[in-house]
Amino acid sequence: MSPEPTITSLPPDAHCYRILMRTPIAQVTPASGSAEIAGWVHEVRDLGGLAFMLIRDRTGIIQVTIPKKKVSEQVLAAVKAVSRESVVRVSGPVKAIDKAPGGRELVPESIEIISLAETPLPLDVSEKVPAELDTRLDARFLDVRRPRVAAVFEIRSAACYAINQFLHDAGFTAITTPKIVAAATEGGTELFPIAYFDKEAFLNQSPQLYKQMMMAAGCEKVYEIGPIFRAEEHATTKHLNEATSIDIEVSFADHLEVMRILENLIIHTYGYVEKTCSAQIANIGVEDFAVPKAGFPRLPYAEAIEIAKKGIEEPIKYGDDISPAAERAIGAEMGGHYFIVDWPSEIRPYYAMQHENDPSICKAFDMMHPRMELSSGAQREHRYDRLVQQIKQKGLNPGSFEFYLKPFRYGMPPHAGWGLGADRLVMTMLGLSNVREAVLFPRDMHRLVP
RNA sequence: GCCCAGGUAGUGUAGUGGCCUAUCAUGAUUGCCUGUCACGCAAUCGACUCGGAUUCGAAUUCCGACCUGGGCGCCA
Repeated sequence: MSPEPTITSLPPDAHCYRILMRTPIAQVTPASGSAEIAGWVHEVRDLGGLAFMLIRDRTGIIQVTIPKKKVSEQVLAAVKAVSRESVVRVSGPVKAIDKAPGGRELVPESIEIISLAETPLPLDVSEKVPAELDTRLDARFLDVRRPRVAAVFEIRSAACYAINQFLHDAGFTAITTPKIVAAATEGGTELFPIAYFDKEAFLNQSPQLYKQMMMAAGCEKVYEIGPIFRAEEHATTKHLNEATSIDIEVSFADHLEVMRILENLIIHTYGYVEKTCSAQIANIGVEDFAVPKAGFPRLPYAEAIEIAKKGIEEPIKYGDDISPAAERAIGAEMGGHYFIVDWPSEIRPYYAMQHENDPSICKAFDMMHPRMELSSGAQREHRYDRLVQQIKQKGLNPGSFEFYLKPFRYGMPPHAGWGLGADRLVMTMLGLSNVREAVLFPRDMHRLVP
């Protein structure tokens, strides 16, 4: 047994390890005595005989105070040479002082410029001057240095953790399904074609068919959090060509059961974020953060249409899709998260199970935030003959669905599931005006870089 | 794809035919300043998306292209 390696056992030329040896800024207190910190130069204020540098790492900001007559030549040269957003390491004694932000400041014995930032910067990290989203996304690595922006992604991470935790604890198996697929087994959304050796292939629009195959595989409860790709040429604040989808599929469950799971998941996720991310929520400036109350209304589609009729000018009738304006009108009436249930079979996909007593409506649902749709799902038709019949009813050719249909011939349990848009979940949770704010490197019709 | 609004220093903006050698803020450079915290002061630097047209004269009007934002459509 060799001893556990330590930092000091590393070769002396392993400079990179020394960089790790610094105190996170939030942990620097007057009680620290002296500290070695590393981070980005947030601002420099030179008052003549006295200069202040604000140093920022992901944990916070600290003031470094430089009394010019009392510090070394090396420190003076570094203060003069450094630019905003450069990476520096600073070490020296920590002093308690009321005048300094956070009640403490660091007086440097040494300042090392690890990486000098070019000037001028593509955007103002200190937020004195705003920047448009397009400018921010072009320099996303600088944009995310702004604590208010980083907070969004810390919350997104916490939300994903909560979702994984909830589903894992509920007995779900996490799966990963292929994103490169041979063909669409349905019409509908446009797919991105890709070059796959000498074959035609596409980026997958949804893990749906694979989730269902896992029901035939006997896994009973599966989930996946992963990317989906849609080649639609839409340009809106809530659509992306690459999105993150949270998908579940459950055997021996109906649509009502998976709706309960979804509702509980949303409440759990909000609750976890509220509990663990209060600083980030405050930082972003969300004032009305509230965990949704249990018992999301189950609004039948027919009633939703009636509400929409009263709320909007454009004509809308039973059998129409719900337009964005109708979505907003219904959302305003409902005031919180809600489900739309009992959709006309005609406007839902072939795989949705129809009601026994009224085949004109089906066991599909959407879960809505007052601003927009977050999730859609259904109890699936698991009976082979019915499924083939429904494919034909949609005017589609069952022959081209063989890949999808095969598992249904060898013992497919009844099952239901849904897909939930992770990006929209974060967007609506934090009241962001554009879904791109909730995505580090969004992909839309016009943006492929960075 | 359609409709609307836009495109002015690194960033965010003002400027609707001559008063523009283009405003303000921030920034960058240089100098002064010992308690700043959007530090202050002084000087300097830095821009009209591209192409065509109208006009004595275009940042400003018109046409086209490209790009951006918003709305719609599309989004099993």
